[in-house]
Amino acid sequence: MLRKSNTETEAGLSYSTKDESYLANVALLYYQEGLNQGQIADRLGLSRATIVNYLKEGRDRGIVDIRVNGESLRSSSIGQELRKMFDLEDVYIANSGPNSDPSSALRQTARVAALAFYNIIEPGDVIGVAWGETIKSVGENLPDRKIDSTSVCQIIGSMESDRLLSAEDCAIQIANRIGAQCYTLHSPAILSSKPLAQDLRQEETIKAQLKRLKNLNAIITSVGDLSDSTHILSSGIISEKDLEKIKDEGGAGWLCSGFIQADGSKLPHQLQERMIAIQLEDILKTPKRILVASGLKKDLAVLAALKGKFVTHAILDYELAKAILEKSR
Amino acid sequence: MLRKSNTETEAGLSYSTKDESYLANVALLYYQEGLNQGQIADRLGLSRATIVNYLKEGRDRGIVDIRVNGESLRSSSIGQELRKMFDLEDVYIANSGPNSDPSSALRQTARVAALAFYNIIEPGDVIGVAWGETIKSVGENLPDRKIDSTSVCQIIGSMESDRLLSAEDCAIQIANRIGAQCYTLHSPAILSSKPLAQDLRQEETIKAQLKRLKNLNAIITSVGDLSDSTHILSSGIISEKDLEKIKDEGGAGWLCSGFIQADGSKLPHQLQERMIAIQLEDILKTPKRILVASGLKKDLAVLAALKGKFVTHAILDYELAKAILEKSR
DNA sequence: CAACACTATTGACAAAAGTCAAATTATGCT
DNA sequence: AGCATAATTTGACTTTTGTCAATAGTGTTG
Repeated sequence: MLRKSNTETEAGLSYSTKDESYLANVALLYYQEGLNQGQIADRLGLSRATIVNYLKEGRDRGIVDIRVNGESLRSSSIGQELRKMFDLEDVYIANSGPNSDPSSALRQTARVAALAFYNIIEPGDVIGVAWGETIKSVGENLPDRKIDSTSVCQIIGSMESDRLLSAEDCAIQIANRIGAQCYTLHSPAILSSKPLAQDLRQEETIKAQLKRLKNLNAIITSVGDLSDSTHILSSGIISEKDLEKIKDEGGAGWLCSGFIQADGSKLPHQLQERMIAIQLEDILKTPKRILVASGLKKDLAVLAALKGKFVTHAILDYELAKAILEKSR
Repeated sequence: MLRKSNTETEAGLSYSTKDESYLANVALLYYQEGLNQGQIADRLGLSRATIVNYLKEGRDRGIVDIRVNGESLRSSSIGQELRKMFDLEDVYIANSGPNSDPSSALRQTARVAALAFYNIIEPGDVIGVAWGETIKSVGENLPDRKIDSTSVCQIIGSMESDRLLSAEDCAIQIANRIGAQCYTLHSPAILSSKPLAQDLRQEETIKAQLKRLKNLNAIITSVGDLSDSTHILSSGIISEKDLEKIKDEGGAGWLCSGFIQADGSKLPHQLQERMIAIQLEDILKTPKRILVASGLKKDLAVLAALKGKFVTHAILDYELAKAILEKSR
């Protein structure tokens, strides 16, 4: 129909692809006027199947944008309880249902976190970004929406990991999505010896970055549990033997660059001196501290992080949130 | 009601209630994760019908927001042609199909205009708003999205009309939707005598408003045709006899407060001196001049307005745009 | 101008979504 | 507690939407 009239007008004017405007009009009739595909097909003199295709193309090309309001994710009753209990600014609960597998629960949590992120981060923020499966997934689920004059800093050195393409990737992707300046840490997370770590910290690029980490506005991180499938083990930050020892000493979780005990206090460990990462103390100095976690295994670790005041904004999955609430009563 | 969640902050909280967060999570699973209703129902242990209800409630309560990108409405080939031909900034083409009745074509045009409006208007703009069926419909289709520190001025005095609740309503509604300060014109559009009109123009409130109309940033208006169903006739601005005379004298259309000829030049008329409205000259001084029109009957009137440079941004329906394009070759 | 490589469109069928009255469950009131 | 009332959920059914292989249209090339 439209196609025909284009050739009718014969004024050279080639179709600039399938007229976006036409797709948008079909989308309006469908999504706003509330006509069904059959009615639209009749009006435009096309088959219904064509309308299906147009609508799909409209969605694919971003002409139609379906978004879920992040604000509404805050008002969960269980979240409110946690918020009061730990004096948090906000808690967002992701709910993918009890019958969903862990990986899709993680994805749902990341999606919720992505929306929450836009509520929490403001123009001008300097955002510290950790790495791990969870944070990676948050990055993947961030919409492409710019936030003015933000920057993103990688807060832990990189490590190879079987679950992650590359550690820097987390920071880079988040920066790309929100249009932020991106500062990565050009160093392994952990070095083989203390002197080497000390030398490296004096390197100009590293030094500058570590300095930046003392003045962040926001941090987004997950938390590591101490099970044998934890990523600090698989990425080689720590050995199995060390992990056992940490557990014996009362370790409850791993947060960015250090172990914490069940009450939230720092568990000193000599690993510290070989690491290139933000200090736990500096996390506490950062005003907005976003924790994203999914999966029941992380209950103790998250609880420890909450008790230690390492968190101001939490994004948790429903099962995890419920478990934490029960444990802390 | 679902406000139940507030009351039970202490109980065992066996399952999450139907709070906003829950609805949002279901919406995420559906619209972003791409699960179908059955899959979501299985996961959550509910019936599919319940998921249908949740999704509907999510949409109704604005947790899910489906919007069509206004930008894409510009790229219509026929619109591009018009744009070049009349040296316009932008042309948006509404397309409700050749088989749709005039009133739904008007609605579709208004919807497109509403989206275009948000592309055109910027924070701080002072917007002149005419009145009529078309503009009324634009107002109704504007989403509730604020534009900072804008104001809206009614540019033609009010008249009773069978098709319109009230003339001021156009300006008021648009102002409400975009959160603008609203200045209405407390006067009839046309008075019975010249001296009365002159006196009224000296009234403080009227005078102030007329002065404002000399420094608008934008105007949104439609254009009146000279058929016997034209609104200037039905609202009593002009008599049938006068209309005949205007047509004999070469009138092609009615624009806000004056008649224009087919070549776009002003057609002087003694009506002018009895009217309380913006001057045609002041329209030309306004940088953004948005014209919205739908229906083949308006072809000559719109063409005249285009030729007279009364328009920088046009929103037209497809049939009308095509007719104009053909007439002007 | 026939053969080719496209893309756009369609009809027929399968899958998913919407509806609604009935059943279930919570809530309010004496 | 016991009953009335209102809200929520559901099963069975209808309508709408999605899919996909077949077809029609368009432009290009030897």
